[in-house]
Amino acid sequence: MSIEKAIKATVSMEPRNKAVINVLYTSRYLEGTADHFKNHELTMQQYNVLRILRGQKGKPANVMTVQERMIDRSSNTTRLIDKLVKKELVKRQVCQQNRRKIELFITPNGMELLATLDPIIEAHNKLVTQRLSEKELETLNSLLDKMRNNDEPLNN
Amino acid sequence: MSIEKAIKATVSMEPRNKAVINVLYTSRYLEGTADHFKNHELTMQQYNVLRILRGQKGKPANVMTVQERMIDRSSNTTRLIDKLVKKELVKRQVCQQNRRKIELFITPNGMELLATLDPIIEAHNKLVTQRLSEKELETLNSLLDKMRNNDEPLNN
DNA sequence: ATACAATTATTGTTTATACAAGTATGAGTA
DNA sequence: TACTCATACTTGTATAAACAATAATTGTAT
Repeated sequence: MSIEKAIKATVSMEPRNKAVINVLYTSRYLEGTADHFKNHELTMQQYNVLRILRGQKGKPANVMTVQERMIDRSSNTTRLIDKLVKKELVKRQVCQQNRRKIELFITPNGMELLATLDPIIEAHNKLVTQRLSEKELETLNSLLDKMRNNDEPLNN
Repeated sequence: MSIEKAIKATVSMEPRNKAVINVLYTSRYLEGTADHFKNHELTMQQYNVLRILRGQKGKPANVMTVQERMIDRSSNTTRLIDKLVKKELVKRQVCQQNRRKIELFITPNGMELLATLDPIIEAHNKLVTQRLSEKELETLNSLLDKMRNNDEPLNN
């Protein structure tokens, strides 16, 4: 369904306005379909943090590092991590080299949970992208990447 | 910047997983750049509701109608509208034909605010899409539309 | 060494969101 | 009529997010 139909727009929209709304709307759509996290008592962000920590391959990550790599940069990473620590999915310890920093590790429990979730997420991503060919997916990626490339204006 | 660099991914990702994350990430990016709402004491959702009501061209909209047309379908449209009513941007009255329904109208105040915001939003949309040609914007729109078209599986 | 600024993380507070439960009205039917 | 079910919206409650303020530590300059 076109974005105009989806939001039942009463007037036809310019492609550039449509594109902005389309990204926002599709994102919400994707979030809405990702209900598998709920079944495992995790939020999408918490899952994201676990993935980041696993990606460290044993190397500790501090709070800032995690924040930088998050898809949805929460202003409140501390409390997000609190919850993961409470569930014993993440371990937290003060960095001895620089005691302002906190070293974060994924626990065996956390690794196990990710191992359970991975195939589910993979299958879900496959489902929500099933209509798009490999080539289309690459085009979509490059267009989105290009869209975000707005640090300075074009005409200079 | 590619999505992999943006989130500093440690392993290279398949296009389909990348695409899902890219949509989510770009959406957050766009929301993050839209700081003009704050200057006018509005949230993006509130703005969206005002636009919907203006689109009605005098015809009242009830809560359900608004909800269906929202980009970000809030589970809590009532309280969102509460705030707009309090700011006198929206008028609310019980529908006399069916008193379960509420008729919502944008007020002159609301129209005025939209008239102020419109060019700002327009300029912002132009800015965030400046790197994409008309053709690319259309491609992006059609790919996102296609992506969401997942009500039933492909192979049946 | 001391003062001052910068970095890193946490906390307080306000506001928003999700989801279930509740209330009021209307529609259908015996 | 009275009963039940559906519709349309609102409210309660628990959780999460935004944003500023605070605390602890470190870096730097005098």
